[in-house]
Amino acid sequence: MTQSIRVAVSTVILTLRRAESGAAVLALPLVLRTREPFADQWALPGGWLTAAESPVDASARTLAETTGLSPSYLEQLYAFGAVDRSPTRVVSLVYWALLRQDDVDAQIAAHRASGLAPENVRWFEIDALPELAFDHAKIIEYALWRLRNKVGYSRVAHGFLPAEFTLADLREAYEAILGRSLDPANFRRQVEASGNLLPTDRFRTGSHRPARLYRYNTDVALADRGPLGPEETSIR
Amino acid sequence: MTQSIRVAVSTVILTLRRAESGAAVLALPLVLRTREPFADQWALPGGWLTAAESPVDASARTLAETTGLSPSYLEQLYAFGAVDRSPTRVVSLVYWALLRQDDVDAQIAAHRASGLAPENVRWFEIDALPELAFDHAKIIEYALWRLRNKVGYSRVAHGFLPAEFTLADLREAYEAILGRSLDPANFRRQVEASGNLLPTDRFRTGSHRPARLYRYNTDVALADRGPLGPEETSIR
DNA sequence: TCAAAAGTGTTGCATCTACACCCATGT
DNA sequence: ACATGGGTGTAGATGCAACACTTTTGA
Repeated sequence: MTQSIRVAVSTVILTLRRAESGAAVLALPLVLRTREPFADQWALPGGWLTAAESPVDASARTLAETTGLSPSYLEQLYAFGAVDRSPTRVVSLVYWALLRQDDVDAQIAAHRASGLAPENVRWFEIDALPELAFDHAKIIEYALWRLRNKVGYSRVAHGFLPAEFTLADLREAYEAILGRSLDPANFRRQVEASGNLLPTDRFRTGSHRPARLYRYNTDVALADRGPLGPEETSIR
Repeated sequence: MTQSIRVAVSTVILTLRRAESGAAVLALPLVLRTREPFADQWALPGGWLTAAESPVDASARTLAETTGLSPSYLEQLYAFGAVDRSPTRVVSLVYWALLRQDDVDAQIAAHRASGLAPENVRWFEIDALPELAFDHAKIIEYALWRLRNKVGYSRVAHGFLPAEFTLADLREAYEAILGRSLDPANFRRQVEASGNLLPTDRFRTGSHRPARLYRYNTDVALADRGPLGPEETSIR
């Protein structure tokens, strides 16, 4: 039996980047389509689901192909299957992923140095997205909504940061996600009380008073996924 | 291009029923499989996604075929696509739905009177589920987790109740979902402060002091779905 | 010594929780 | 009248937001 329905996997890949203003902003990579439909428009990275591959693996694979990186967080966003969302009938399983700021910076620098940057991949800041193919604009909007929700009750923001970071780094990530500033004093108490962080005995120096570096408490889950096992999620 | 991946839609259909003990318990309908794989085992209602139908419509349709009813709440749960979850490669788009207690009671009574109840459909209480086909036990567990989470920050519990209800009715629904008893006084204040309820000038009489009947405030969304439009959800 | 970020203390307000208490009705 | 659930009041605990304040460094 053939249904003439094809299954695609796409991924909203998010990271933090330092904007020219100096503030941290959310950014994501898009791929320039070379074929119809929507040729020459930007779209989410993705591809067809193959028979031998699970959706979450397919998402991680296209993420690696697009960015050369592996995600620090990867979770299913939604399955989009409206009849009219594509000229042919396509069900898209969409995932969202977080990448560490320093990983992305290193990878982009390596690409620049080698001149081997993928030709049709470009990073866009979240406030300056181009016109998007299919319903991808709506999908990104939904991914941001989920991220902003989830940051309130889980540790997802840590997915943007390197292994060791200051409380100011973490607060900056929260502020970029939520789009508003947070009280440093209250932020410190909340995050310390959560038990998610382990203080190290190292400090970041360089400007003014040194700030203590923290690392994740790996005993605490990055995000509560409920009864869904780790095979449905990827956390590094 | 044929992927040899088929797309199915299944639905976790939940309602409240009065158990023999008199307490309200969650219950759901299951379908006895007649074909391999998993012949003679119970499974979630569902079927193949057809080319002309959106997933949410397919879910509502199989729900109607199984129960003769339309849901008061219907939302996507998750897309399951692990390679080994079925002998052939199947991606299942799973939805979860809420039915009104009184609708279900009426429909079951009608079936009993006419003798036309669907032969291979049976309702099970959540604490007494049979062995289930595929990964459906895990799916139901996840649906219950979502329901219990969502009841904390949205009005979904109202999906179980008729148009007019007492605060004790609503509290009983919450207690059945959460599996613990709630303080009537504090429950009243919380739900009144939420602005979700409109008091009517009618009362339910019959035992002791009459209780005021309330109705939903339809200006308030049943559950915050974020940027996903109503075409991805069905609310009655 | 001064600016600026790190980090601590304190106060007030809103919310939750437990439980005492009053109210209205059928039996 | 009384048992029972409907409905109100209130004191203590907890959590959060605002902001004053101290500490530590680089310049």
